Amino acid sequence: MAKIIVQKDGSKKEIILTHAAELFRKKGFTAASVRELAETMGIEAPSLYNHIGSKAELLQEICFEVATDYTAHMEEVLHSTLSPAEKIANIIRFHVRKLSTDFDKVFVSEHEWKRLPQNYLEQFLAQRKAYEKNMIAIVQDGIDKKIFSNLLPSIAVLAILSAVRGLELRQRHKNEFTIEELEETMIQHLLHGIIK
Amino acid sequence: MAKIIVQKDGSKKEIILTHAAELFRKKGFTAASVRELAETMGIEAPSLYNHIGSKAELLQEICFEVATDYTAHMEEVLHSTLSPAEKIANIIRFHVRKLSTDFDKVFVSEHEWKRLPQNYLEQFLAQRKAYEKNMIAIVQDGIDKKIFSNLLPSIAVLAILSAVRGLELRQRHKNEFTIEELEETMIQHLLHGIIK
DNA sequence: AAACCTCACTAATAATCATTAGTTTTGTTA
DNA sequence: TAACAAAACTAATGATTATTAGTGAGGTTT
Repeated sequence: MAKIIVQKDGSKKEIILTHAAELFRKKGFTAASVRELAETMGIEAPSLYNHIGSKAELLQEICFEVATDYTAHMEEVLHSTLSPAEKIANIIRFHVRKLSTDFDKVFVSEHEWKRLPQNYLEQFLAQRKAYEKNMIAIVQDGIDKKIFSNLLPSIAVLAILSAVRGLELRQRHKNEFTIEELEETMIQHLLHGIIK
Repeated sequence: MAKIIVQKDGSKKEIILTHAAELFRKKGFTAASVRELAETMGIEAPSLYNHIGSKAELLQEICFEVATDYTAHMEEVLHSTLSPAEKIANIIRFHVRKLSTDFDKVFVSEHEWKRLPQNYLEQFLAQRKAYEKNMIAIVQDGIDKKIFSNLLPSIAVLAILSAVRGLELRQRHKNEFTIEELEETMIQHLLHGIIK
């Protein structure tokens, strides 16, 4: 009778979430089965229900943990005295760093939020929309201050967010460059472009 | 006894693929059922098998149709005499335009390729890798010719591709700006950056 | 009119799914 | 050591899945 091994740095639930995030990333939420998830921890599927409410609950917790982190960082940025350019750079850096430290969770939050149950889905989307609105305001501020080019702010934000959200950190990339290089190149590219 | 209505401009298979792409986009490949797909065309699930080989086959056809289009366009660009900057602009424009004209298929190809069966998945990834390699060569050429900044080419390509691939064309965006504005702003942003 | 093909149907199969109920084992505390 | 709580187990349920087999209707060709 195997038991879930609890590390000293994480609760049982946290361990389950970590395994769930990895499995959901690899197979997708719908295709990933509870049995399979239990197997990764050496227990039977029904045993998992001593620790979780449902499969959907795991997805909720992953998505909202990530969303909350981003929202909290946005608050920090908004209350800072940084210039618009430094704010955007800060946001880009946070996204890249978060993706590299919590790859599975960020990936799942990014790709599987559509599978959230109705009410949670609405809440998630509202949070995302608020985030984008804040970013658009930063860009607009930069344009007003003549620091930024006169791009359409909503599209500029769309470009930045889709660039950092869609980043694929595949294995072959990990040996190709460091996280710092990735961060700085992304910032450089999105702020100053590729043309000299 | 309902029948699939064939438009003059598309074969029966093409109609099924169109419906499949829409359903796969909305529900995800795994969560979308054959029964549901058949329902969108007013027939029973088993009747579909008079026209298709399997559910997986539909995904293959969608993914490879899109991939082939991108590859074909890349060939065109490579054999052109355009400058590196024009080549990149051309590629960005093609991605944005393709996404807007074949939204469902592009989206599915982008989000559900992981659900391809093993051998097709390998082929798909190989095609993608070749595509990226070609793009990296264009960027490297631009750097060599002192047209582009000295960014890490693989990351620059990663940034551009994740920006254009991850574009979310939500309903609210469609009324916010035109495709032309999206195209030109994306090109402007990725080529020249957001800072003046 | 006879033969034929296309394409729909119903019925059935075998697998897999998330989840619940009820029971037993394990480790800790009194 | 006796009691208790946590967490594992087995067994079962009912729903849903993709797919196959076999059948019959409708339209077209010979």
